[in-house]
Amino acid sequence: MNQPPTNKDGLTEEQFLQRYDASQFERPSVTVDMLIFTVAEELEPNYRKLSPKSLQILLVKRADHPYMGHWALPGGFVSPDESLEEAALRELWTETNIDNIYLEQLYTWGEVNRDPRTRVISTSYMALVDSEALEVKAGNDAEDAKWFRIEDKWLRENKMATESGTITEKWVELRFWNEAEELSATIKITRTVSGRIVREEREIVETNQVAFDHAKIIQYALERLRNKIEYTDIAFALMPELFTLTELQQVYEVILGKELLAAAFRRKVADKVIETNHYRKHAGHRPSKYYRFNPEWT
Amino acid sequence: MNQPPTNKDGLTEEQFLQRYDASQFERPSVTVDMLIFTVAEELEPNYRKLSPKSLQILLVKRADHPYMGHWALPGGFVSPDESLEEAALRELWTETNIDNIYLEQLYTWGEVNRDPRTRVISTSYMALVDSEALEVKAGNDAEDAKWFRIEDKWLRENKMATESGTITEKWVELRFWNEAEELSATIKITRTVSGRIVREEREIVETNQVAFDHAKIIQYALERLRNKIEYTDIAFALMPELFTLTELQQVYEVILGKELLAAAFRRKVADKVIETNHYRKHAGHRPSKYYRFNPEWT
DNA sequence: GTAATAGTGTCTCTGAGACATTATCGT
DNA sequence: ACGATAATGTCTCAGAGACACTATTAC
Repeated sequence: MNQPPTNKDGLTEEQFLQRYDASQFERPSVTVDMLIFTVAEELEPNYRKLSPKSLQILLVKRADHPYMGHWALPGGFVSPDESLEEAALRELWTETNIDNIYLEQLYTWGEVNRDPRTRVISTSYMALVDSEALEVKAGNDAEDAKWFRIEDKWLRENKMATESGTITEKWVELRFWNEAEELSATIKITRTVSGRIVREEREIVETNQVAFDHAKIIQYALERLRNKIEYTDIAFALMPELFTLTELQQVYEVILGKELLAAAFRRKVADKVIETNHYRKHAGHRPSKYYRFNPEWT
Repeated sequence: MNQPPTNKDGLTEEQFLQRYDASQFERPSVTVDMLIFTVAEELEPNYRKLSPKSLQILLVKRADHPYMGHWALPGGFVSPDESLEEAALRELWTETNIDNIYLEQLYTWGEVNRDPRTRVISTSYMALVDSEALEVKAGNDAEDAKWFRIEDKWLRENKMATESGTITEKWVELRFWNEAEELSATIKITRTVSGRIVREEREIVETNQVAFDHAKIIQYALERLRNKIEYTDIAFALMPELFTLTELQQVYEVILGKELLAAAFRRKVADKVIETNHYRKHAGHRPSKYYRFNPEWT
């Protein structure tokens, strides 16, 4: 006869699981925070000029304590019957009425006193929304959700020697604004090189109408977005189905925060896109060809 | 007089926090899992030849249900008064008696049924340990922790068309072994390209003596390690204080799973290292210069 | 014609891959 | 002398930056 194996208490796996008491350990709350980015066109009165673009992020105004009246990342508690990613998709849907979008897990924030209510561990997800789908939103006026233009600014840097390496502190200012509001925050990024080990840490120095530690999360996301746009194809998640190469280049430029040379840029993306026969016309200058993403691109 | 703002229930922030009942929502358990890697030398009887190296990972044998007798990643519950990173450092210390090491958050795994006991959300951290510090370990024989050589093998790939893109499935086999044990697992990685959106998913097809979904986590870590070694300096975290360029190259080779050309490799790392005046001698061939990491390298 | 953007051609510089060549030990 | 690894030199090729140049439209 084949007996199932038992543990030190003489229990089989089935018995063990039946008696398992999950409430014996104190447990934290778990939430997801959504970083929903898009690139939108600004108004340009001169019909012959191109409209400049801006990077935008969706924030919601907090209706209750804590940080009442401040702006926060959309998000909420993870319920027991959904995975983290399902919770993120649910939040995305209720905030923007958009699904089937680029979604990527960013980081999990686990400091003890992030939230004054109770211990909250929060996993942040970055979503990229294309500028045309953006119009779709507007259904959820129950909550006060608004798009903010976002920009960061290098403030200053400070490098010190230690016994075994160096410490570099960098201050970065974030600004968020739209027609009605203007928020800001200052983040200090500390990079410690000690022997062969490099460690990086972020700290909020000052935060102006931005709730919790969310400014820190946004700064981190911005950095990740900048890195990833260089070596992956996430930029296309911000584009509509058809786009011109100049529009694509504008998206790169607004994320990287610097101008690119058209010739080199076109060479770089050449085999990631497919030419179409359509042109953007009536613009007062040479019409530009529309392209689409090339999914075959390895 | 300046009254503090109150919410819709007429409560100030202080009153709100006093009455906040954290137990109103059902909460998951949160754990950290540690992926502790090192690169160790294999035995080479011929004194004139270089010893080959192998990538190794630390696993612990489970003493209780579930997965009793299987091997798992070291880790444990996050207690209410410690941050995620503190929990990771604590686990690292109790498993290896090593601190001040490269530590990086990898990913948070949030599937609903990862653990048969209860809902468990787990944040995995990758730690890189240098091969000399490795000797330090051996204190913690309470638990059965062992180093395993690790290798992965590409098995097969399957690409299909869908209405809006493609699905690529890739099967990878992981093998873990040491003098006493041999474990294995097969992971299926599904890459879905749909429009401009690319998504990637991992699934365990088969797992042989590897507990929970840990084979999937390890496969993910291996991929991340391979990527990061190309564009960051994490390789140095695996090196002792002084090393030869050939040793450094061996570490790259064993992680990338391919041979590199010495000339190009030396050029690439040239400004990340500092020459010393010491040589490795008595090796039956031209002595090699020792180098150290250059922390000034930007 | 003019203002504006679209798109191409080409030079240079840099860095990686390939491979050959020289250097230096211990026995 | 031999076997082994250490270290450098150099050719080629691919890709990025720089910049000049041509093309095409709406008014």
